[in-house]
Amino acid sequence: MNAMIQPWATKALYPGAQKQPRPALFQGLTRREMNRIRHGFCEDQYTRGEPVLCDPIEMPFVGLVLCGALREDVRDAQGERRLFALTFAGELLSPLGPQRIGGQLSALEETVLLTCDRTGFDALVADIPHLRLNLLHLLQGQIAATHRWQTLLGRKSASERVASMLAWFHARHGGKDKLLLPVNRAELGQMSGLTLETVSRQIHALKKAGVIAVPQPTHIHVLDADALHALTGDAPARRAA
Amino acid sequence: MNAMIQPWATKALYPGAQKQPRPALFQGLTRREMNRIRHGFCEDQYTRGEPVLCDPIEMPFVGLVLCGALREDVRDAQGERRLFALTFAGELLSPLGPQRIGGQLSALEETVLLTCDRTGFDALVADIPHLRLNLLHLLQGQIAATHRWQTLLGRKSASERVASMLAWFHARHGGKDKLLLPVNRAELGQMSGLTLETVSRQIHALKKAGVIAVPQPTHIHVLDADALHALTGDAPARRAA
DNA sequence: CGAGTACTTGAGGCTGTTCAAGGACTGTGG
DNA sequence: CCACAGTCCTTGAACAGCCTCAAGTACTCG
Repeated sequence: MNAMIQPWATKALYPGAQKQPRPALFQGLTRREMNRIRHGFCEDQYTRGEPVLCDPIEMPFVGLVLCGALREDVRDAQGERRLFALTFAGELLSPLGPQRIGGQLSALEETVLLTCDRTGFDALVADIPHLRLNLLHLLQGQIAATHRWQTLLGRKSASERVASMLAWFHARHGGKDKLLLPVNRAELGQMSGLTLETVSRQIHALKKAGVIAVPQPTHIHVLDADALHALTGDAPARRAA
Repeated sequence: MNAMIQPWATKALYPGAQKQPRPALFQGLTRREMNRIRHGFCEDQYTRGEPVLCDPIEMPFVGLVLCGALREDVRDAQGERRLFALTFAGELLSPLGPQRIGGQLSALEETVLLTCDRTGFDALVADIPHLRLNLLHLLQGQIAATHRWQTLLGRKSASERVASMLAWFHARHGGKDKLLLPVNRAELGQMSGLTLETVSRQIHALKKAGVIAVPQPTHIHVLDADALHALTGDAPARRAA
């Protein structure tokens, strides 16, 4: 990994990384505060497949994927490595992270990671109280995401699982119609608790239903986002009485 | 809920609550520090079935079950409430908690809950640095537990799920042979993604295998903890090469 | 004793897995 | 350019595991 001190200079280095909106962690901050942050965070660049080394002792307190994507593998009871989760641009690494449970982070593509240890973050928060609020909101989102996965694994059918995964990827990529799956069928199955054959069959079913188009196995076009969401098995967020 | 200022006075009030070891959150603290903590935390008592009210705005930053047990229910896509998790004595409430995702905490029995908001906890940590370390360790344990549930729901068979739940309850109760299930078969099924019939059949299978005895449906005697653990499908924690 | 709740047990069917074969795409070397 | 190997994906058939539905049992409470 290449530690790069020149802050945010990477934008120029990654023509593929189109202008991203400011990460949610930094929403609502003044230009002056952003400048303060540039010096408090550490920006690292990873190439495709490169592992993200995390010192388990001084794990980054907050890690933010600026662009690219990370995969998180865990080792199961048989000692096999399997895909556990994905982290896309703009998203936070799980704080206290997966490392402790035998997890392993690696880059799926050219990826820029912004990290900050706890003491550094504490110092920043002292100057920029809003930062803590942003972090709390993101942590809530992570907990909600964990809960969604738990529901998926515990109670959803195969078709709902595959529809959910695609819908989530779709939403996390800003709702763009064209979706490039960063993992193969076997890994989709590992995340969703299905076999690769079942994943394949369910994707085929979605294609036949006209909800998606699949020009190439890893290229998904979402043709009907509403229908896709309807097939996830998640009710349209109802207000409790 | 009855806010009680008199610190730790509850011990006398709950003859049933046999002398608990000091909670992990307070491990290694001096008597003086414990005294400091008594004034920083708020101790509340709940009766069986009583909901734990959490102001979503100022949610307790850390909540610790001193004695008793809590259940956490969530509302699924169909709007049905179902049991999601249990919190036993000595354990932490999930920080940032379940409230945000429509969860609802309530007491399973006579329960004493120790809470502290973020600002109060920050103040305590300033005096007692060790407290933060303890909290971090507990949070790690929570993340590990989440991962175990995810593995259970995603990849385990019915028999492994039931064995795992019993083994976890057993371990969380200090390995005592006699285990009193605080929930019925249907709720065990809700947690593990099984039907109540399947839970019943698997418990029966464990009984017939001589691993447990079931004098009453909610009374489980663990006769062979090693065999029970072997049936969870979790490998005997191997050291990675 | 009757009602209610929780648990058990059985039969049958559906869903997803397993196993096996074949197809599509990519890169390599002649 | 083609042949070839390798990887990933698709598709089919048979099976197994868990669910659904339906009785029937055990315990508690009035």
